Amino acid sequence: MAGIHIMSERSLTRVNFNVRATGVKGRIERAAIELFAARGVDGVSIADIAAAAGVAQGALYRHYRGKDELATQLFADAYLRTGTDLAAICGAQPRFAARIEAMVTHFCALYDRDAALFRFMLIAQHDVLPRLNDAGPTPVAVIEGTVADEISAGEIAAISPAEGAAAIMGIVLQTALFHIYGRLAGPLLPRAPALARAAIAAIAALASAKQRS
Amino acid sequence: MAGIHIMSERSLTRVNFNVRATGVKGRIERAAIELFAARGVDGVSIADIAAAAGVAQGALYRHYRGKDELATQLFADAYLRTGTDLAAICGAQPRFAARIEAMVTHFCALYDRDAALFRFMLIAQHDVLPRLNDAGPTPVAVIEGTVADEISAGEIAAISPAEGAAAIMGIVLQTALFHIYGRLAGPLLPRAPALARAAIAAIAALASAKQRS
Amino acid sequence: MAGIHIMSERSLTRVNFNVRATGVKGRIERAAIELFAARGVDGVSIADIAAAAGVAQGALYRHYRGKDELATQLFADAYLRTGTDLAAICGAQPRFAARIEAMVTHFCALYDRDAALFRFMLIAQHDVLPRLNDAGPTPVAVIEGTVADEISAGEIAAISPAEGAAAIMGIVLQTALFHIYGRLAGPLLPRAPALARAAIAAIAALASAKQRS
Amino acid sequence: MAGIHIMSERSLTRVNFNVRATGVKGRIERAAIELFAARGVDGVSIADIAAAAGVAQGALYRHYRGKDELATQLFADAYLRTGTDLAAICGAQPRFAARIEAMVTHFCALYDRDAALFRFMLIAQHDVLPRLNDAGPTPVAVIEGTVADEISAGEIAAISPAEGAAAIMGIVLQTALFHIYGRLAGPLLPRAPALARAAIAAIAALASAKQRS
DNA sequence: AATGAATGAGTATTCATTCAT
DNA sequence: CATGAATGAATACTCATTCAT
Repeated sequence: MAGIHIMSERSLTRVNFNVRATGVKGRIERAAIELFAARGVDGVSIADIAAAAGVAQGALYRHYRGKDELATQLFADAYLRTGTDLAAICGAQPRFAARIEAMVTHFCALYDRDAALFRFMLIAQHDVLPRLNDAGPTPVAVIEGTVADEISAGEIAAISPAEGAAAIMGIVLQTALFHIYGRLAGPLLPRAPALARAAIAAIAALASAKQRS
Repeated sequence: MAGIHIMSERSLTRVNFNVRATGVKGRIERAAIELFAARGVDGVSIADIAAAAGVAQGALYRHYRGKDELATQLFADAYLRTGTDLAAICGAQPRFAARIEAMVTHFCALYDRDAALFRFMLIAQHDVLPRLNDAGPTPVAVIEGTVADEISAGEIAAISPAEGAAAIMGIVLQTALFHIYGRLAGPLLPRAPALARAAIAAIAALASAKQRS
Repeated sequence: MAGIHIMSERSLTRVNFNVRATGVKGRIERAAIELFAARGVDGVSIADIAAAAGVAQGALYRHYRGKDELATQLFADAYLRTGTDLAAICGAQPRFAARIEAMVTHFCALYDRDAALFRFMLIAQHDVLPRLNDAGPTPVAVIEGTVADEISAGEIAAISPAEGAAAIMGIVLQTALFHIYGRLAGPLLPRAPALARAAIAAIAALASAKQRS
Repeated sequence: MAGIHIMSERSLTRVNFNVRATGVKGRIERAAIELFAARGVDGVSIADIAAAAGVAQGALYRHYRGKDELATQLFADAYLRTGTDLAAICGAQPRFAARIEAMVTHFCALYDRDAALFRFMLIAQHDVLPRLNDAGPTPVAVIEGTVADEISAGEIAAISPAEGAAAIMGIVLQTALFHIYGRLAGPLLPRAPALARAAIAAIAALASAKQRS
């Protein structure tokens, strides 16, 4: 797990979009993420972002072609970075349970580190995902792949990898959502082992159900 | 299960916002739900809705104070109706496993019946939920209550009802989301038993993890 | 003066637009005057008038071609009726001072009787007057004529009748305006003799100034 | 009088809202005043103003929060500036008659200089005055004060300052109104002495009437 | 005569984007 | 590189008017 954590640290830093950014571009990105997370992409104007970043509206266009590209790129960076990280995490773990736990731990750490970014990803996905060119491993693809590997290894019955991935992601993301809405408190990282166990149990139950039918 | 189904049938019909509506208000609501589900509330203009409904823009304002009220009311109706239905379903089932299965079944039937409405609820929740006055039982509250009952009954270890509800809802809603994005095919109703089993297993795993710590 | 009063009574009643109207048309007219006086013609919608009158919007179109005609006709009726009354008053008085006092008294009584109608005339004049076809004696014309008669009679120096009329009307109407804005209290009728004296003195001063130059 | 004139000149220039404005804001203000004066605030659209000013509609919103603020601020600036000027004028004159003449002269000069602005003030007062926060000396207040001073000095009988102010303002403003409507021609400034005499005579008549009663 | 749902043109306002400085 | 005034298209909303009942 230590290895996972170190790796998370490194990549999280890069994904953080300069939480304490000083450059103009960094300040714009940070302001955009905070505002997008709070009010949704459509609920935020360029004027809002510029004001929050303390720059002129025009400065934004030096770095991005427009608001759309800003949101898309911010999302894509964070989303695909997460996918890459998850892929690396999986590669470092030989066994299914450990992989799931490592990935769940990664999500929880990500949330604790930058809840605004996490929330941005959760609420922007519906807008941005359809427009996202497959330019790398998405988190969904990595998790599906992990499930598929386990099935191939014969460890669990042949469920569809997608339904397994849905269960894993659902448990983690809905927990994060409950945290965002104030239904759960405290850091998520301590909850990671329990969430991982729940995810693994859910997968097993799906498989046993499948077998029966 | 038969009882559940009949009840679902009945209430689903009322939640359907007149899939084949003939009146002006019904046509507006149906068009709004379809469009909101497809492009998000902010991505749809009054002109779009009016055109899709085949009415003049002004007609909308006879029935709603504005676009905001339209979206909010549409969401609240569907959301709170779902909460009410889930509460009724729970009341009809004595045991935890049966309750979970009945509720999961209800969600799946809801999705199969009106995927647009379901998707609308999923993507509009971030915008509308914060503004929603507690005017009835929400689905989240009902599911949390069900988990709390089970804990009170001593059947499972004392987890927080919210984390249990998060797992249950996560498994179901993420599965629906995967279906929306084309990662899963076919009706959801046949998947209900497996999803219910997975949810129950996840709860049990959460509880056992809690006990250990 | 008694004659004046009786005459005012009679005509005021007809100008009153049915302060206690029971018919639909009367209720519409009364509501329109009250609202026009309070918020200006442009600040009042057909919906407002219909609601205040307790009738449906469509009912208005049975009696008037539209909002414009309603406002214009209400104004014209009141305005030209006032002109006619003033003309009658002048005809009943042989001398200038008595004529002025009778007319000022008439204005004050009109105001006390129906301040809303008076205010409506004051604020609507800018909108409606330009469109008003000369279909009778206007108050301005009557007062100008009275001044012109006096000049012809050689009682005062040859000022322009218009400047004399402006002074007379200005003193009376601005006093009414001050009452509307709360700067003066109590009925205006008791002020009529003083106002008349002031008007006559002003005319005299204008004439003497003219003579000197 | 020379002093008065110089002062009027100076302040009038500032009240003129850049009759020959070159900046965008100045052009907007000038266009707004001309149009408001001609058709009333409600009769003018933002599109009208922007077209007349030769700028895009959006440009207006950089300088004003909206049409309402534009009208209110334009009115308040001109109205309160007039009040300030009148106060200065009064302070420069020791005697009542001279004060009245100076103020009447100021009004006439104002009208001759910028009839559109004058007309705008006359017709917009009903809309704007109620919303105007007391942020300085209004013309009405200054004139009332002047009358009150005269009464205190024992020069005239104790009339209410408001009724005196009403007579003065009525004579001047109604004369301006008659000019606007084409009933009087030529510049108003030459009429100032006669109007002042009429106003003073009217005040005296009001006072004598009061004494008698 | 009266109703009130529906119309559709008109209006204020917002906001992403451009560009001269 | 950054600024911020200006643009102009898009959008929500209003409201006088019509018309089937």
